[in-house]
This record gives sequence, structure tokens and C-alpha cells, in this order.
Amino acid sequence: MPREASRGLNSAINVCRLRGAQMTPLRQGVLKALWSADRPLGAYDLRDLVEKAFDRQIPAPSIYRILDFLCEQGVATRIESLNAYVACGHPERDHACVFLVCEACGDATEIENPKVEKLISEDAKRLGFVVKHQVVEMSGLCAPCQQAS
Amino acid sequence: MPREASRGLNSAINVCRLRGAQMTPLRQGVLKALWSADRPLGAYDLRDLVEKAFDRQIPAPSIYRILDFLCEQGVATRIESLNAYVACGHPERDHACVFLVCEACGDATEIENPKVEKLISEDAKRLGFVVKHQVVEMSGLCAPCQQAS
DNA sequence: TTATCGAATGATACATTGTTGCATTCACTG
DNA sequence: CAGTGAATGCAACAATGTATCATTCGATAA
Repeated sequence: MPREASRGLNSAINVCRLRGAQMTPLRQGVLKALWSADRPLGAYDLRDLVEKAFDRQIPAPSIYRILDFLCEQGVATRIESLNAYVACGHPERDHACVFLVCEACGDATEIENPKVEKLISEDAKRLGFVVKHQVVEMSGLCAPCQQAS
Repeated sequence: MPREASRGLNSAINVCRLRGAQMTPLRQGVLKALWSADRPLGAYDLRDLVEKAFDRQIPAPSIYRILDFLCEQGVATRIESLNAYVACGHPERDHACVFLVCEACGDATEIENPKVEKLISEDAKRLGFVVKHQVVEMSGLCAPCQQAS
């Protein structure tokens, strides 16, 4: 696992601990798998990885529960358009994620843009709508994949 | 079906015709079901509705192919966070949809905000990323449901 | 230490959503 | 009327997600 990922993982674990949220071995295992991956992973991909790491079978519901937990803690994010999950780089800030999802290589880059959140929230407010969770995912081609094609 | 929906349906049919895209009876049936609904419908919900309307069985792959077609034509949109589909109100303009999805009543309101698209596209451009499709979905509570709770 | 209690996980079965591959039908065109 | 490509039918299956209940684990308090 690259150093940056290692830092991200530790940071996430600390964030959870500070909140009093239990970071169990299995939860750490799932989060570690997410940090080790270079692309979003599906729940069953994660199950396979964690089963190998723990050398035993893990039931699907456990994986889903753990993913729910990690997303609630803000240390992972579900990418709706892929039915997949990624580790989140800055869980300490309560923020909204924006992803650039490459159709070719499958990589999902998280970008930060608080303006987007504000812009939409204002529109929503005008309609009396209270936003609780935002999904912003742009699919297309990343720079390397454009050149490759 | 309300008048507005009826207009929307006809407009969508015309848009497709003008493009030379075949608007077959089955495709119209699916689109009509979408326009008649007051909330996003899943592929299998749609299948049930269209089966009743046509009084015969429809295979799931047909529904999915038709939904793909309708989305490509811009007369319907998939809401990723719900695995569901809605009719799109203005297919003539090539636009990006932004949805407000109410967790309580399930309704999905489409709002227009070209600024959002621009804002993110600029960020993407800076990274050399070419956006082909955008998913912007805000979940929360609509005004009526806030009062109800 | 031990009883207890809630959180987390295990286990089984199942529901929902989406796809593959190939056959058939249909409408248009030469 | 034959040929062609688009659309649909059909069967089986794959992938994703959930419901339910049992069990284990870990902290806390008697």
C-alpha cells in the first residue's frame, strides 16, 4: 500500500476513534482494501479481498453493514453510478464529494468544489427542499485515457 | 394522465421522430408510463405497468433496452441513487439534469441549473477530464414532507 | 469476577436489479 | 419478393442488495 494510502487509512481510523465509533478489525479490513485499491470497488469485490486477507468467509450482509458504517463516518463514499465504493480522503471536514469517473480506466477522482454544493443548495432552498446528501458524479474520460484512444 | 404530462409525452415523441429515431408502440408505452407516474419508477415497476397496458408479458431485457434508448434520446433520465427512471421535461435542449429526491415521498423534482454544469466542467477541464455525462442528485426532504414530520 | 446489555457479526435465505446470447419478427429498401 | 438492419422475444443467469434471526464480543456495573 502506498504511503499516502497508509496515511489516509490511519487518519480515517483516528477520526472514527475520536468520535467514539468502533473501528473493529473487519471494518479496518474493508477500509484498508478500499485504500489499497486504485479504483472504486464493488461490495462483492471487497468481500473477496477481505476474505483473502482474513482467510475465511464473510457474509455479504456484513460487508454492506460495514460499508454503511464507513459511509456514515465519512471515511468512504458510495459512487451511485458504479454501485461501488471509494475511500474518502478528508473525512474530518464535513463535505460534499464530487467525482470524476473515467469510463475507460474505471478510476474515480475526487475533486473538491464547495461552490457546487452551495449553488445547488440555494436552488433547493428556494423550493423549500432540505438537502441531506448530495451525489455529484461526472463520467467521461480522464486525460491519460483520452490520449490512449 | 394530466394535461401537462400528455403534452410532455407528445413533445418527446416528436423530438424522437424529428431525429429519425423509431418511436415504437412499446417505447411509447414505457414513456407513457413514466409520464403518468408521479415519482421515479424502477425497471420492473415499468414492466408491470406496461404488461398491464399491453395485456401481455414483456421480457426484462426489452424494458432495459427501451430505457437505454429513451435515456439516449434525452426523453428520460435514470436516477442513479434510486435505480429508477423519470420522464424528462425538456429533451429538445441538450442539458444536464439536477434532481431533488425526497426521501419521504419518493418524488424527484428536476431543476435546471446550467451553472452547476459549467462549474464542474471547468474543474474537470483543469484536470484534462472530458465530461460526457453528469449525475447530480440531491436527496433530502421536500417542503410538504418537512411539514408532515 | 461475573452478570448483563447493546453493538457487531454470522448464517441462511431471499429479493431486486441488470445482463448475455441467440432466435425471431418487423419494417424498410432494392 | 428477397435482403438487411433494427427491434423485440425468450431463457437463463449474473450482480447487487436485504430481511431475519442467532450468536459472539466487549464494555460496564453489581
